[in-house]
Amino acid sequence: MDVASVEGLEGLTIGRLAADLGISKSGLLGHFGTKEALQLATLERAAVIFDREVWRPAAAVGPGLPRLRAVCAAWISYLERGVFPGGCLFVSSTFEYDGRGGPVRVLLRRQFRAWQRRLSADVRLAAAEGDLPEDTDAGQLVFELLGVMMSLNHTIQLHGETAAATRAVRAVDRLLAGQLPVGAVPSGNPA
Amino acid sequence: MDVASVEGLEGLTIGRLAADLGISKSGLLGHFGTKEALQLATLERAAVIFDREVWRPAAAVGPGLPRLRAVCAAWISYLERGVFPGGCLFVSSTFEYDGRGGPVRVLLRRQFRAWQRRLSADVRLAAAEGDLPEDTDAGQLVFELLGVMMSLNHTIQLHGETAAATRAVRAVDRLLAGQLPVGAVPSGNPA
DNA sequence: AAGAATAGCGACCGATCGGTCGGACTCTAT
DNA sequence: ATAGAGTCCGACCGATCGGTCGCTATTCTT
Repeated sequence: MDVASVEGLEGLTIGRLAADLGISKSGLLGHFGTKEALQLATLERAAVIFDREVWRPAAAVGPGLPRLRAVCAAWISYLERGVFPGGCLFVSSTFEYDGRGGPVRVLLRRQFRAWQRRLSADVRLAAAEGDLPEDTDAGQLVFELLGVMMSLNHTIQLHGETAAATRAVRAVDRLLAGQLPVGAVPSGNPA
Repeated sequence: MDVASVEGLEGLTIGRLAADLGISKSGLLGHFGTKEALQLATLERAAVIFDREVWRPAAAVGPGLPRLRAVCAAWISYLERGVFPGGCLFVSSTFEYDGRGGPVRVLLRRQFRAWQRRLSADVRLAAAEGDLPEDTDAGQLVFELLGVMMSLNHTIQLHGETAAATRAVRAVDRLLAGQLPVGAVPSGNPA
């Protein structure tokens, strides 16, 4: 996962990975069979890490807006801390494979969809509870949240500006609170 | 550029490109010298295309907020029309090379910086003219605009949802108008 | 203790990678 | 007429790619 996040899923070559692990190529291939299977396994495992780093810290918080805030905070922290040295593996991978076919792209689609569904559910719940305007477009909000995280990932990885995390925090705060009726005070940390 | 936008700057192999062009490998390398020079030339040329597609259509509009709106509209259209078949070449390339060193990454950084400066200048102008709140953080706004475009690029390329362009339009409208004093009516197309 | 998986090895495969080299051809400036 | 620059070619280079094969050593099961 570390190699793939830096060099890309395609740059994760069998020979190099085997050398890094101190085993032979055939010894490595014996476990996965093909490179494609290795790539899929890498993504599956990365999903577990992502879940542990982003979802689980927020799972304890009550569903709806509070959990949404917690998830976004954990998400930003996950990017800020550089859990994967080359940035979020899913972000890297989606831009690497979005133009190709095959099982890797299919898996990426499923994973992104699942994540978006999770977020959408909390958005809808927050709207139903009155923490967000009741006409909130969940898809729209998730679309914009994802954009904030991609921009943050880009800023950290290309420009090395870890401090941009505060930008992401501000953007999230506005997205999750700015649609409240005017005069309402966001419950999160005000910018 | 077309090949690189789909396969990545690294997947733009000399042999394949030569075959696509109907010339020999050495004939192609005679023009560029090395693969890295070919990659740099690809990015330089893509910047010309991007400028033509996104900046020039808006250049005629007066500077400040109007031009900002025009640029964003052209930007969204550029992604929606699929000027590069694999999505924005700069978005693909930045996530491919952000974790590596070398001249390609350096060039990408320069190009992104230049683009952000251009946008920031219009944001500051808009703020000075009162079209945006005078305490507008230009860097913050550009950060969020970039995120919207990345999310749009992702949605179109991975999920094939060209209709997500309306999401981007809504997000941009809110970013460029939502910070106005309450009650003010955005001058753009209201959602 | 016998047998079956499992894990790992080194050697090897054809293909492709980026890149070099010497030569042939064309065009232009002198 | 000729020299030089530019363009392109086919042949070739070592390295690396993903992957296969036959073999051995270990471990687990019965």
